[in-house]
Amino acid sequence: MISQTTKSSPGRPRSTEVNQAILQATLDLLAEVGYQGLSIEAIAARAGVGKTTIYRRYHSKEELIAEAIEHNRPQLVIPDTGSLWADLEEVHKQAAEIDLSPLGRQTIAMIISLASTVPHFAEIYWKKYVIPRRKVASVIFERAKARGELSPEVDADLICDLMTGLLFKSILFQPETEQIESYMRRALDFLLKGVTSKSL
Amino acid sequence: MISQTTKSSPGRPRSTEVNQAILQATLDLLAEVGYQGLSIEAIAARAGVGKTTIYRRYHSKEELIAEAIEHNRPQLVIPDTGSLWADLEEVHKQAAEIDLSPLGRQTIAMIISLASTVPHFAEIYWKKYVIPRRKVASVIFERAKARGELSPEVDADLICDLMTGLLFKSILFQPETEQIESYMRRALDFLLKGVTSKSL
DNA sequence: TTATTGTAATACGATGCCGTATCGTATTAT
DNA sequence: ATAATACGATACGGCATCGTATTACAATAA
Repeated sequence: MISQTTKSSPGRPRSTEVNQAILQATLDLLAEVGYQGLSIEAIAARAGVGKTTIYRRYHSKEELIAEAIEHNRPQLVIPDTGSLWADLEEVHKQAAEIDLSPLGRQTIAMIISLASTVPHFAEIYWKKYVIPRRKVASVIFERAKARGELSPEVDADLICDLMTGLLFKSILFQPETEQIESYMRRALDFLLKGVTSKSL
Repeated sequence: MISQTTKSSPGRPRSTEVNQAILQATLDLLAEVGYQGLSIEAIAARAGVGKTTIYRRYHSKEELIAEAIEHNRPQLVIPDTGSLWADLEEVHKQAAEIDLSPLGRQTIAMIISLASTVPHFAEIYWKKYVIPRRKVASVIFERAKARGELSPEVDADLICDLMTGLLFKSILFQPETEQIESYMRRALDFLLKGVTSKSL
């Protein structure tokens, strides 16, 4: 077994493989059965690990889940196509893929459901999802402003939130005929009509 | 006991009070413990009713919850203040109250969590929440257009969706209600800046 | 080597919920 | 009155999970 301990400590060090297996199993099961349906036993079975091994590392289900989410990093790649619209389209696609995946859905549902009772989850999600996302939007908008595509006083966060919110709502609840893609484009067109220097 | 049966049927008719109690208890508990944590026993206890009475009416938890949500009607009162801005502020306040309440949050979380496996819930939510909301927005915007406050080609559904989408996203990512309120206000201000004939 | 800790496997009692059945009572139509 | 149905209460066996404890073996640091 390949295990490393950077610093000394008496007995046998904890296995990195087991750590990974536990966290991965937690995420997998979270995606499948949701927060409430998550059981330590199932995680242990999925990870090929004894329950004891989990209980030794984490003192509560919340602690374990928090660590698993913290450990899982859905990276957003900042696009740089040279066009505001293309950049936004690309980043929205990425964000949608993350949020609408089984894991993304369950995570989000968990956050909403527990945010009032376990605020720590909301903090984690804020740190792991929202901040990077806004950062990306900010970069994209700054570039567009530098290119003169966008008025300098545009609130990037606001527009970003409006668009992602619409995207979210559309994909989740849209029983309508109009294609989401064109709807999004129409929305963005409307949003930027007053603040872009030239038509899209 | 006061119970009424409009038409004949041999034995003792089902109690309307019991119906109400069951559905109300279901909604209350849904708000408190969420979908997964919901147990028939707890509902029965809360409603002051035997488990059998519930099993006699509903064959599954899903059926019961669907009925409870269907039965619960968060009514939006269409304001008519004579001012577009005041109307929107009022209706936004109502919508936020519904969505940000414990029941609203749990309902939304439930929808997200189950949308892929129990799409019926998404339909109910669409019918009970989204459609009426769009209707209200439509009426308000039509009035504003008639008053000349608003450009006639403004898409009421789009703005409504943008706002509800933002509200939705805010609930997801930002659990503090107060910040959501003011943020929503700012968004509304931005959205209407370009399309209103006079400053707000 | 030797002591220490980690691990997997298993067992345990406790708890909570499930869905069903039964019972005695209450309510209604005929 | 009688039949039919609803009601609350209670009990049941079954199941899943909890969190802990015990065991026997593996890995590792001193």
